[in-house]
This record gives sequence, C-alpha cells and structure tokens, in this order.
Amino acid sequence: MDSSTTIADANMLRRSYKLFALSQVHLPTGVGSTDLDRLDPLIADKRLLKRGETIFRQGDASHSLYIVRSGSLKTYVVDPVGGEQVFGFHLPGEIVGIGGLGRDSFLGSAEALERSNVWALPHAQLLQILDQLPVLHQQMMQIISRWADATLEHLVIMGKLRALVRLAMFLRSFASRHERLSRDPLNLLLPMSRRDLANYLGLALETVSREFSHMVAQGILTVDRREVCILRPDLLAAVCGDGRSMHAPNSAV
Amino acid sequence: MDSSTTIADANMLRRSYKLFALSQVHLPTGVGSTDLDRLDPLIADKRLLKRGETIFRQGDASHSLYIVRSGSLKTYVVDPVGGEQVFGFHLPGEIVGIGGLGRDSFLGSAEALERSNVWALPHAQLLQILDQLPVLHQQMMQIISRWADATLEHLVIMGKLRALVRLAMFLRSFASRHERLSRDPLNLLLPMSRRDLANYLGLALETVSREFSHMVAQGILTVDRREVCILRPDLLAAVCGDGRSMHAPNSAV
DNA sequence: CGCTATATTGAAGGCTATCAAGTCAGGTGG
DNA sequence: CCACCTGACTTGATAGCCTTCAATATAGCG
Repeated sequence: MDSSTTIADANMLRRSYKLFALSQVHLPTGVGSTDLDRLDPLIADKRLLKRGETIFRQGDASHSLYIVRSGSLKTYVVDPVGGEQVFGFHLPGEIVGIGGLGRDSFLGSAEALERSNVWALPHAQLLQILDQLPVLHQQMMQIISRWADATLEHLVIMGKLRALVRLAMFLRSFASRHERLSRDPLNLLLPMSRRDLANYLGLALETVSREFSHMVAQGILTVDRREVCILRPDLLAAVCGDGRSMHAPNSAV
Repeated sequence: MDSSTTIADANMLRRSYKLFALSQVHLPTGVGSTDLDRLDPLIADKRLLKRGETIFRQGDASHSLYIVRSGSLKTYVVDPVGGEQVFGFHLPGEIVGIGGLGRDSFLGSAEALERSNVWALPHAQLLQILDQLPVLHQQMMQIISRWADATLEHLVIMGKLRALVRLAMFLRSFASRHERLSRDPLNLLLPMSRRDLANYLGLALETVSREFSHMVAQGILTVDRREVCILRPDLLAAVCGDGRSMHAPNSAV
C-alpha cells in the first residue's frame, strides 16, 4: 500500500465511509454511527417496515441496495414448485439486495422479521460514488465478499452435517454477528421463527426444536422462546468440531 | 468515457478480481472464443494440468484469476475437521479464481478432473486485458450475478430435496452448460467421479449410483460409467418439478 | 496379467421427517 | 378482567429415506 495515496484519499474516504459505516465490513475505530448519520440527508428512500412486509420480491426490478438500520430481515427464494428456501438473515448494518447487482431483477425476496428501518441505496448513486472514489471499491468488494463467505458457510452447513451440528454452527455464527453489533455474544435474541430457522438449516421445524432441547439438557445453553443463552461456549464449539460426518458418537460429552 | 472513470473501473476490477473465485460463471456472451483467442499472446502463464493437479490450494496467496480453456475442474473447501465440500465443477470458458473473496488468500482449492488447459491472469496482466476489452468492465457485475445464481441453485438443491430430484436437477443444469459449449445436451460426459458428484449434491456416493440406476430403470436415461444419455428430457424435467418436498409419491410415472 | 480405483448392488440401521397431541404466550372481544 | 382463540413452540411415536457396511463387478494401468 502506497502511503501518499492513502493520505490523499483520506478525506474522500472519510466522507465516503458514511456510506458503508457499520456495514458488514469492519471499519476503523472512530468511524461509527456518527458518519452513518451524516449520510442521512443523502438517503432519499427510507422505509419503516412492519413485521412481514417486504422490501422487494423475487422478480421485482432491482435498482437499489438496502442497508438495514434497525430490526432484521430474511432473504429467501421461492423455487418454481412453491417451496421456499431461506438463504440469509440480516441484522443492522448489513446489506441486502446484492443478488440484484448486475441483473434486471432480484433473485429472491426480502422480508422484515420485525419492525425494521431500511435505507435504500440506488445502483445509479452507488456506481456514481464508486466511479468517483475508487478507494471505496475495496469496501464494496469486502461487502460482496462477506456475502459470498456467508453463502459458502451456508453451503457447508447444508452439505453433510448432522442436525445438531448445523444448529450449533448457526448459533456460533449468529453470536459473532451479535458481538459485532456490540451486543452480548452469549445472550442471543433470535429474530426468526423456528420455521424460518429450520428452513435455513435445511431441517424440519421440529428437529430444530429437539436439538435446542438436546443442548439445553447438556447444559450448553438455555432457551426461552427466541431467547438463547450460551452457558458453555466451549461445548458449543466442541459440538461443531466433532460432528464432521453423519455418524457422531453420542458419547461426545 | 473519461480517464477518471477508466481508472476507477480499473481499480474496481483490481480489487474485485478475486471475486471470480470458485465461480461457475461463463464469460459474458460478448466475449466469445474469438476474443479469447485474441488474448492468447497476452497470456504468459498457460498451464497444462494433469488429473488431480491443483491450480491453487485453500490458503494460498491469491494473485491470479483463471480461465478454463479445456478440460474441467472442481472447486472445493476443506472444513476444519477434514471434511470436504465441493462447490462447483467448471467447464471450458468458465472462470475460476480463487478467492479469498476480498481477502489475500484463496477460500478454497481448485483441482483438475482431467487433463486441462488453464490460463492464468495475474493481476498486472488482468489490467492490460481489461483495457483492451472494456466490455468486461460493464459486465463484471453480471459475472458476479451469475455466480450468485449458481450458488443459490446449489443451495436450493442442498436444502430440502430428495436425492432423486437433486441428481435430476444437476443433470439438467449440466446439460444446459453442455449446450452452451456446442455439445450435445442429451449426451453428457461427466468429468467428475461419483464421489465428487455425491459430495456436491450432499449425498452418499452409493445413493447417487442408486438414483442413476433408478432413472435408468424408468427409461429416463442410460448410464455407462460417466457417460449419461438423456432419453426422455420431459421425464427428467417432471422429476425436478414433482419432487418439491421430502414426500414425493413413487407413483410419479 | 494382476492390481487398484471406480462403480454397482444388497442388507441393516440410524437420523430425521412426518403425524399428532399438548403447552404456552399474546391478542381480542365480551 | 377474564375467557377465548390463534399462532408459535415443544414433545412423543412412527415411518421412511438415506447412510453405512459389505460384497461384487468392471475399467484403467503399469
């Protein structure tokens, strides 16, 4: 990295960070909600969604990316026959609609899991900004990169893992996202229903419930509705590590 | 176009070429073999891989993008415990990068399934090529978008579909890629082993073999080792359409 | 020619889906 | 305020698809 470039871009970067502040990308300390708040007047399209409302639906014309400001969303596709497949849950600071980039329409739908605030960022505006500030491309790439990461992780989970391991891996992943939001990574509040979670994990609703109970019985966590408390992070990690295949010995403490 | 835009795009591509990693996408249709052939003298690093050799391995420093010229590859990740998960198979004309996807190192590995020719596009050369083929600038998002398409299709397959349906969907998808290569879409030559295919589909090796036999028994196709002949495309499509859930009646013709 | 890897096929068992009943929380209306 | 109802969740029993173990057959290869 060339330092003069870094310095020269510093100003633009600071101005532009507000676009991506608190996004999925880790930002330098000091770039916080203040910068994001300065973006406020630039965002023309702000929406307050109630539970169950959608930002966009599969097939809608795609012209914007969306930044979750509060609340949470799920994204999913409906396959031709009517089956639904959830492929992500999105917390504040995260960006949805990436699947609509470079296409005329969205690949899937995005629905609010609770009362949520969402900011729309039109592609045109985004491209204009990126053209003027190449430095931001790295930010953009990291955002897309994170999205790809999450998708690949999802694929691994769906691949050939036992139900217990799938749930454990999800909880660990969700906990780390919780932490990024300065929330307690051991006290999770799941915004999604058991049905959505089960769908995401490629399991039946009842199986998810059963595996929750299983971990509670082992003292790994406590569960009260959608409130999950991780009592033994070490055991939770052990569950993920052990269950590599289909045949995991129950003897695994 | 002004120079600043060009520079901006170049930066964007420089930052983002790693995103092509693990993609199943084709080059944009506007970049056909003619254009690829024009690139020939520009490509310094052309590699002939034997079966089992890798272009790159998970964790290697990522500095190049790869175009499959002949043969075929598989991309996969090895999860911490040793399990392997195949993400995709890549035919001629398709792009395989590696990608730390926004990182410095590759997210997975790419291995030749047969004797294959692969062109490497190091960072510096990529920039030159992009200057000569500005169409790539405009279509990069579409390439990413196609990658997203393929990944989501993979997710749907792994989600909650019966083994028979997974295999049928894969065959249809593979047939369409065959067709894009001007090959007979009804006479497939699968480059991957049953093990890799099973892994990709999230099934056991034997299950894939069994479902092949099942379709043969129904007269949908003939199978001889890795040679698959689709006799009844209509029935194959019906299999995909019917088996939406876990409980598909065997009565389906 | 024999060895190895790949693939097919069979049998038994397990993990998970499905069906079903029951519990609980939240919202509504009398 | 309370009864009722609806939806979300839990728990149990059964069935089924797929995995695993095991044996066999065939193609590729030195």
